[in-house]
Amino acid sequence: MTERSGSLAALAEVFREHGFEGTSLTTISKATGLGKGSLYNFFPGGKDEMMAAVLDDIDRWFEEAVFTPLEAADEPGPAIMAMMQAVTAYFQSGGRVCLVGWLGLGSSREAFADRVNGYFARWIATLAHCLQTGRVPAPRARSLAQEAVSGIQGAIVLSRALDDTRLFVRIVEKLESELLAVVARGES
Amino acid sequence: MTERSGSLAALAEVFREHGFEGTSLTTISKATGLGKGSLYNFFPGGKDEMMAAVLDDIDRWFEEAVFTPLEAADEPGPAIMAMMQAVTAYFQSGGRVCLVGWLGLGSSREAFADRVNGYFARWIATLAHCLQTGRVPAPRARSLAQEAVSGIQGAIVLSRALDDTRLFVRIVEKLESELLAVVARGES
DNA sequence: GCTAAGTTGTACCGATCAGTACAAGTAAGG
DNA sequence: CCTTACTTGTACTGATCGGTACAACTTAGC
Repeated sequence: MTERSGSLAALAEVFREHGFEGTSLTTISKATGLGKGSLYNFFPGGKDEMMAAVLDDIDRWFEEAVFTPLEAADEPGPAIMAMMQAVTAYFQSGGRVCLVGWLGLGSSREAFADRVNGYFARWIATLAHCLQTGRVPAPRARSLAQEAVSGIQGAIVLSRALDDTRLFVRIVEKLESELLAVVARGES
Repeated sequence: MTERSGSLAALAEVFREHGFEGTSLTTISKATGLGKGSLYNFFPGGKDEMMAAVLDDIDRWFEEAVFTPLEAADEPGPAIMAMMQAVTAYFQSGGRVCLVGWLGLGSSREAFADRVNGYFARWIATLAHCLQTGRVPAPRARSLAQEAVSGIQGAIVLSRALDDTRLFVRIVEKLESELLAVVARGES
């Protein structure tokens, strides 16, 4: 079980680099250092189960580092700043792809639709909740949260395409300052 | 030649659905109705050349429907509105993926890096140019253009993930109104 | 109607795909 | 030491991969 979870990081990285369809078992084997035997021993369900395990791991990380802090925060400003910092580090300033967002683009989407949907829905919900603690009305908070999450995804796509991590940082800072302005103003 | 260009639409659609790595010649053959013989007759370079032809087609469309109007506009407001309308129709309110943005995520990126980079660079440049005609200073125009293009890409990712085309429309409208507000204000 | 050029289907290539089978290896418990 | 359970590498399967070869076919010019 420890070997399985130990390989999750490498597994995630290789999926992020090649996508689901583009990742072969040979690639996975090389990346994790595990032979096919071990791979199918730990993940009897094959590639699908490997991706599912990776998604579990991602969920766990975001739950702990992003979602829970957003929900638990009693003041929105610092929580928003912490979220943006965590996200920037996680996505390596746009150098690292959002696997969940990517999955949503492809035809493998159907297989993981619930996971993909849940990830973004929870992100938006917790961020909106955080904004509401700053006296932002619920509908507005929800819209702002959607725009922020959408904006982060766009920053990943664009900064990857232009190979410019500074662009990611700048856009995310802009998104942050917009949110901070709203909560600082007390209400909208 | 007419058969080749006639198959480009189907080719583009199947690439959009499965990505580059996820699209097999069998899939392409079915989607276009052409056998392998015809496929390699029209595209001797194989899958790479097919994707290149699709990207050419996309470039052509955007050049005509988006970039040139942005550059030729003497008034930014209507040009921005026209761009957003064209883009919303093209991406089918987020139901359709941006193939170029997708390519930038994957490892097949390297093969098409210049195309991907050029596409977004030109989009940003023409939009920034358009904003400058509305007396927006060059650096600000560039930043706003980057944010708008990034925002559109994010809207595609998020609306696909949540399977909600209204979300795409709403976010794009928001982006539009922000740009319009800037140019209406005369200056920043 | 003959030729030449372009088009198409089909059979095939070696490589690689995801996945299976299983024997050999390892380690822990008693 | 022996068993039992887990782990691992290797060899293999049939299917499919991208790509090639080529013969059959259509079409157009003359």
